[in-house]
Amino acid sequence: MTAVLFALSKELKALGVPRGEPGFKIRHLIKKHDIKLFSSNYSLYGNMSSRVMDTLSQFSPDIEIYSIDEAFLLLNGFDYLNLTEYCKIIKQTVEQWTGIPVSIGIGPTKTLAKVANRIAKKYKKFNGVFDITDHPKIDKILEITEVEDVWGVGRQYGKMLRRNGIYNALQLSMQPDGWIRKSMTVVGLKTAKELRGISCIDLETDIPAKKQIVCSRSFGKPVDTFDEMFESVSDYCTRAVAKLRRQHSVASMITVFIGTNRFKDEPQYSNSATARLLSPSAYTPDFLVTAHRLLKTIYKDGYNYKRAGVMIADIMEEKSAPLNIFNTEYVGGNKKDLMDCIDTINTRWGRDNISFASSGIKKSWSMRRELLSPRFTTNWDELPVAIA
DNA sequence: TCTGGGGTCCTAGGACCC
DNA sequence: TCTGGGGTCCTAGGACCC
Repeated sequence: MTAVLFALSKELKALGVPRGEPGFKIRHLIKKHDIKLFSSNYSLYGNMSSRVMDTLSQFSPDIEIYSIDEAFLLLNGFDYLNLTEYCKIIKQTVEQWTGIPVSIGIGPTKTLAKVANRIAKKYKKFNGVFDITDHPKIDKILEITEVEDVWGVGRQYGKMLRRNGIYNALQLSMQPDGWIRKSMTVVGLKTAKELRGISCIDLETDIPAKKQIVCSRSFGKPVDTFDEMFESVSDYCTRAVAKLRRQHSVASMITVFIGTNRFKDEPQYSNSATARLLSPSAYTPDFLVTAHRLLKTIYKDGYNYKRAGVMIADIMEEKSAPLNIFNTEYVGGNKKDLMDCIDTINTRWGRDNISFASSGIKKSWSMRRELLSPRFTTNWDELPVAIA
């Protein structure tokens, strides 16, 4: 079992299991409490997520889909309603239409809404909805919110703040601006102001194009041959460029990185190399050729590699890509037509229906997903069956 | 002995998020 | 045996320009 736990049920959290814990470390708990582990199932989660988000969109014209399981809704102009009651209807509707339970926090800023959401989730008596706006006990609520539970305060800042005697959200909100700015940059200052009820982090309603695209994986088994490494890097590169095309962008920088298993007591090596393309492109072979060249410069024999990845950067919109004198343009030629054709086929008939030979066929190095749950909503063969 | 000032761009590193 | 993957933003410092 190679699993790392990164989504935990509240029962598992109650047992004190931290996020990011490797599965093998809690083997005793798994046995004792009959815990079920599942490999990540992106097609199921992605599909259920968009069902939830579609439902939420019915309740406000302004919605920011923040992550696969979180969204911000702007309720300005809804003041004539009792917001708590309104959000109870939202919660109920999501549950009824998708089967997914949600909790909702209401606040004058995103950061306070996140605080409110923690309260909604934590205390049963609120039935999953809590409004912190103009709450008479707002100071008390901030006081019982540990400082590292504030959105924007992670482990490092958490440690630093505690060293300085700041243990909770209330204390953080009361620090002088100058000090916060100096020790946590303007990002931290925004967080503190948001805790005071001053909105500094805007709602982002349209999905911004990615500025960098990474595709990297840990191998299912150690890789110690150039050929296998070559295949895996080709595979990640192909996926990254496909993502690039999906957002109608082109890019001109590529980085390849490889590394050994840092947890193992054996010779360690990691390295990366970056190159620039002649002109911005989204043509997979342009990137593959460069990736192969880069890999040759960093690959060293004699190591057990655990990880490899490809990063694409210097991304711009396809339509604003400049022309150049080498006549290597992606847009307006056969290159784009060919890619469009491949993408269409792979969308229609499944990923990797057409792939590049350099990615290999067997993919012996790829990650195993032994505990995969069925793709209930996205695959005909795995639909749930009702038995009468 | 004296050695400008202001601006931009790029990169690496460090923080954060889920 | 076994330790994830994919993003963002900010800052400091160096290179370079006039």
